[in-house]
Parts: sequence; C-alpha cells; structure tokens
Amino acid sequence: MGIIQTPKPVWEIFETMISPRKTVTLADVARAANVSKTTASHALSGKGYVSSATRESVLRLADEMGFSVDPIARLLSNGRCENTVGLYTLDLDLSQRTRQLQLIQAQLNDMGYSVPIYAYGYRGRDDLSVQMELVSGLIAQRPAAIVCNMSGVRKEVFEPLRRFQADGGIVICYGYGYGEFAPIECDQIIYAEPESFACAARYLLELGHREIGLFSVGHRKPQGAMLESVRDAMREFGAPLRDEWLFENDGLLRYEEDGHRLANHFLTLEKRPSAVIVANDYCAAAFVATLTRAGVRVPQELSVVGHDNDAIAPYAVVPLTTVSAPVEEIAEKVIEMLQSRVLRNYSGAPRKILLRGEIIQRQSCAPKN
Amino acid sequence: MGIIQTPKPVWEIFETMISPRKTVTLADVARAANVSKTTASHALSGKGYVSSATRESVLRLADEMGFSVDPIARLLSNGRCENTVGLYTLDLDLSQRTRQLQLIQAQLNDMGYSVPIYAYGYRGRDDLSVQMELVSGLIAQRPAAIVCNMSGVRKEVFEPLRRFQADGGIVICYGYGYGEFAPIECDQIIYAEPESFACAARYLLELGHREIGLFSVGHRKPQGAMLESVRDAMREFGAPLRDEWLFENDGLLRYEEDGHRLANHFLTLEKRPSAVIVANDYCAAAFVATLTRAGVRVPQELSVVGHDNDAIAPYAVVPLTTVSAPVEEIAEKVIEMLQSRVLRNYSGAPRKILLRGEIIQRQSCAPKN
DNA sequence: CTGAAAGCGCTTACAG
DNA sequence: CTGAAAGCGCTTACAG
Repeated sequence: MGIIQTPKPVWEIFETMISPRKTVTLADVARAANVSKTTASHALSGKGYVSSATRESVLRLADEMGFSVDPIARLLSNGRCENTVGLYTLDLDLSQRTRQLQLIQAQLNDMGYSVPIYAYGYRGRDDLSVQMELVSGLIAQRPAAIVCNMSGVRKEVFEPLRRFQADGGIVICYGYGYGEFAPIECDQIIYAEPESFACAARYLLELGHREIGLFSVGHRKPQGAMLESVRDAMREFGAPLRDEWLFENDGLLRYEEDGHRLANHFLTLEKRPSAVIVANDYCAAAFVATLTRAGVRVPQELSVVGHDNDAIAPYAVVPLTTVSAPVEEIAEKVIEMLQSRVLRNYSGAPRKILLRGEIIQRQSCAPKN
Repeated sequence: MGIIQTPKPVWEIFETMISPRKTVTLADVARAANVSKTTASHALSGKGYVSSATRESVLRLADEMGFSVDPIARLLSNGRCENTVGLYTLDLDLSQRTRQLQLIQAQLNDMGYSVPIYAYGYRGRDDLSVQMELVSGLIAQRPAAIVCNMSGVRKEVFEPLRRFQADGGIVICYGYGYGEFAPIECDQIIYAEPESFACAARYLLELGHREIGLFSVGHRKPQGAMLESVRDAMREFGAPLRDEWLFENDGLLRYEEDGHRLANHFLTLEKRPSAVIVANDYCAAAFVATLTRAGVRVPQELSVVGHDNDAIAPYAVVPLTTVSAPVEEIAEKVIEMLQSRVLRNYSGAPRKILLRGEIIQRQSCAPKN
C-alpha cells in the first residue's frame, strides 16, 4: 500500500536549508579555541592535564557559544550517564506512592541529578510485558542508578535489573511489600507493612476490641504475610479473624470510592465488627464519611485505624488514627545509600534495611465499651 | 586536593576482565547472518529493500541472540527517538495534575511509546534555573514529542521548547492556566479555569448568595483573570467582592492542610460569607470537615463549591458540589493532536483548544435563606 | 537486492 | 601539556 507523500511546501524546504540548526558541537568550540577536540574535551570535563590558560579560553568560548555537551553522544562513547538516576514505579497513585516519589525526586534533583520517572500511569500493573518494556526503556537510558519501587513488580523484572547492575549500574529497591526483599543483590529498603497491620490490630486489641475487620487496598482480599501477622496478633488475645470481615477489593487503587463501597457493604452486615483496619487513609476517610452520613458514630460505635498517615488523616471528619508509612525515612535511606555508592565508592555487600510504621493516635478509635 | 584512590580489589579487576558484558550488537547479528550491517539494519527496521529470505534469517537470528537496537546509538545517528514522548510538568501533586499525567501516560504507553516524566517532585516550582534544567534534561533525550503542562512554567522555558520544535520535535502544551495560551506556536489545550470560577460564582448567585468568599490554592491570593471573571459575574448580580473574603495561601499545594487552616481562619471571621468557592476538592473536603466538627452546618449555614471533581468529592462528609476540570478531554485532545502530527503528518497551523469545566451538583450548596 | 563507507558528537587510551 | 586516531552502535546516502 503506497502512501502518497505530498511534496513539502516551498517555505519549509527553504527553512530547512537556511537553518540547519547546527547546534554548536565540541568540534566548533575546539576550532574556535584553536585546540584539538581532545584538549577541548579535557578542559570541559576537567579530566586530563590542560594548561590553565587554554582551559580558561575553552571554557569561556564554550560559554559564549552556548555549548553544552550532547549527553547522547557522551553516553555512546562513555557508557553511563553519570548525572541521571531513573525512578521505576508501576503506579502513580494519589497517595503514598506518589508522595514517596516526590520526596526522592526532589532530593535527587537538588543534588543535581536528572530524575525521570518511568511509570505506567495507573493501569496494567499486572501485565508483565508492560513491566518489562518499562524497565527496558529505563535501562536503555543508561542512568547511573535506578531506584525501583518494587511493590507489584514481577520477579522477571529483576533479571534486566541484575544485568544493569552487572554492567556497573547501581540499583536500589524500596517497597511496601510483605516484608520480603526483592530477588536481587542490591541495597534494599523495605517497609514492614505486615507488621504495621499487626501493630494496628494490637492497638485495637488493647483497647478491648475483639471483633476486627480488615480492608486491604490493592489486593483482592487481605492475604499473605499481612493477613498472617494480623492473625497472629489476634491469636495472642484469643480473638479469631472472621472471614466475612476480610473485605474484598478489586485490586485497583481507587481509595475514596473503595472506602465508600466498603461502608455500604459494612452497613449491610448482619453482625458488624467493632473495629476495622483500612489500608489507606483516603479510603478510610471516605469510609468514615459515608458511615457518618449513615448515622454510624465513629469512634463510639466503630473504631477505625487508617494507614499511611496521608495528608487527609488529620483533617478527615473524624481525624484518623493511623499507622504511618515511613516515606521520609525511605527517601532518606535511598539518598544515603546512593551517596555512599557514588561518592564514597562503597562497593561492599548490599545493605538491607527494614523500616517499621508506628501508630499515630488521633480520634477515630475508642475503647470497646 | 588530591583524592587517593584505593586500588580495586582483585576479584573486581578479574570480573571486569571475565565479563566484558558485551551486549549483542548489530554487527554480531550481521556476522551471524552473514550479511553486512547495512542489510541487517534494513531487515530490522524494514526500511530498505531486503529479500524476504535474508530478512527472515536476520530477524530470527536477532531474536535468538537477544538483540535489540541500542536506542542511544540509534539516536546519535538518527536524530530523534521516534517512540518516546516526554512529559514535562513542574509538580507532582496528589490531585488533578497527577491524575492528568496518569491518563496521558497510560494512553501513550498503550500506544507503544516510552513516556518518562520530567518533574521536580514538589518544591522549587518558581525557581527558573530548576525549570530550565528540567527541560534541558528532557530535550537532551530527543523525544519525538514533548507534552508540557504549562501551569507555573516560566516564559523562559518556552525558548528551548521552541528550538526543540524548530529541530523537528513536536510540542503540545496543556494547562489549567488563566486562559492564556503559552508563548509558543504549538498545539495547545487550555482549561479555561477563570471561567470555571465565574461559573461557580454564578451558580451561587443564582441560589441567592451575595456574600461569596474565594480561596485559590497555589497562589498567594486570588488574582488575575480568575479574580476578574468572578468579579464580573458578581457585578452582574450587584454583589461586591469583599477583600477580606479573598483568602490567602502560601503558594504551596498542601490541599488538606490548607483547607483546615482556611476553616480555622473562617471561624474567626467577624462577618462570614454565606458561600465560598475553594479551588480544590481535597482542600474543600478538609475545610468542610473542620467546619463540621466546629458545628458549622454545610450547606445550611454555608454553601461550598469545590473544584476539580476529585476522587474525594462524592465521598466527603457532605458530598461536594464542584466544578469539574476536564482531565479526560485534555488527555484525549493531547493524544488526538499527537496522532494527527505523527500518523497523519499534519503540519498545518497549531491548534488551540479551550475547554470549560462544568458544575457538578452534589450536596454542599443550598439556596440562601 | 546488497555492502563499503561516512557520519552522528563525544571520550579516551596512546604517542608525542 | 597537546593532538591524531580509534571507537561507542547504529543509520543512511550512495554505488554497485
């Protein structure tokens, strides 16, 4: 099938001829300074020996001519782009994940790095091929380092990351997973999320609650380590975990809408728990709001513990008691680890850090009467 | 100052020697297939003429050997990276801006593009040098197109974008600005935000309100076109705009916290307005929540109109009447314009689209009694 | 239909 | 201290 190309309008051809848009190159600067490209390159990068006189003249000329080295070309000859670190994360949500990204990105930017985010918008997080394409795209940029939010990331993705590492790239993983570390030998920071749920459960148990519900955003149903750790905590107090109080979710991160649905479901329950743990504050806020409108009083009739300590938590209708995710610490550790590897040339064993959340008491919980 | 480099540990030198990590290159494939690099390149790209026999053998070999072209190298020889479009945006917030990004990114990803986000976390939006570095970094990647969220972006940033365009790059701008288009000849989609405020004002005026307050997130104080359009709307109804009801903000995007503060300020007012327009739903939700706790009844004592139609709007304590920002339409238009330029080779005049918000009625407004 | 060769803009041994 | 030259991995006129 032949596509007929209409000829370009004359002015366009004309313009192309007039402005070849030759951005100024190293060669141009070298010529102007009357030195070789080698010397110019050395002067610019400060790597080889150059007399300070020629260095200055090159630098001045480069500045005047508006020269800046083409990162692409440098990359091709050089191997790795020293001043960019890529952020890999599946979802861009409207809560912790993005806040985490904000923190890390801002700090790295301040340190002079270029910090592109490779994410997938908000769908398709489970699609392996999507995840693979995403890493490939990032790795192809040859950043100095990759900081990877590993929640939801499939095992297969770590293979290219491992290769990237073997090629000399730095990779740092963090996650709010189930307390498992990623299958890759790199610096890792894990937020022990299951423990947080256990912690929330214990808090409620100590308030006298024995009938506790669980709602975990982003998973079909509370499961795995998170479920187990809660179950353990409850067992200590001789409280069972009832299956009908393990609330379901369709795996998307809609937060508010999910909270609302949860509330509606809750209202239909024959037998209601006296407390519920909700895995996200936006979700919890909507949950409480809907219940409030339905006449259920929080915390008098129902205690609620949120999660994340989101911006909304202190300012919900009833300020949310929540277990905070350590976003700041995670960002801090990521930066620290990166620094130690690039600045202090640390090349020892990968470090693995486990961070815990903590209960932040506000007003959505009360002792069981 | 001499930095003393400790010699590398032996095993490291050893490893470097052992695994030069030669990723397979075009040359490797060509050699294996017994053809020239030219032919291999043609076979892979489908550009020149190649007999189908050799094409197939090259393709098969490439696949077997796990070859994929190095985008960096292609870029250097080729000019532009056809399958990546860069997203430029100053802030990553936890509301509309990020939602907009999610939508655009996901769609472009689905179309096969690599879509890195160049943002700055959440600080320094006013800092020109930061903004400039950000564009430079993006442009240096030579994406096929740049989609730029222009809110908050300084004029100077459009200069490099214009050069990028002159070099053959596509740039598309969108924004929730003051209805002004960006100073660059490119496709643009503007959400007429000032009109939305006027629209909100008119809605309240028709409900009988004459005493209307205004809170605009992200600006020091309501100002410019937004302020004027509200003033105009109110003048039609013979209602003045009182200066003490133009609430201040420090220019950051904290939403919930801002809403809470606004509420506290509101409670100290000698004379309260009967309605207030709040520029963001998360902010409005917190505002209403705090007021509710303070015993002010919404909408009976105070009508509130939010903005953005955020996820929280339907699920706030009192579901928020709001004027919705057209995020979906903006995403759609961006995609459309991009498609027409790359697929249908449209190269006519830049298109400028103005989109409007619309009132979504829920329960936070009531007629003035 | 195929291939030798130049070139993209830089960096970096290596030899003065 | 300086420069000629090779090379990074591809693409693309151009000449068979």
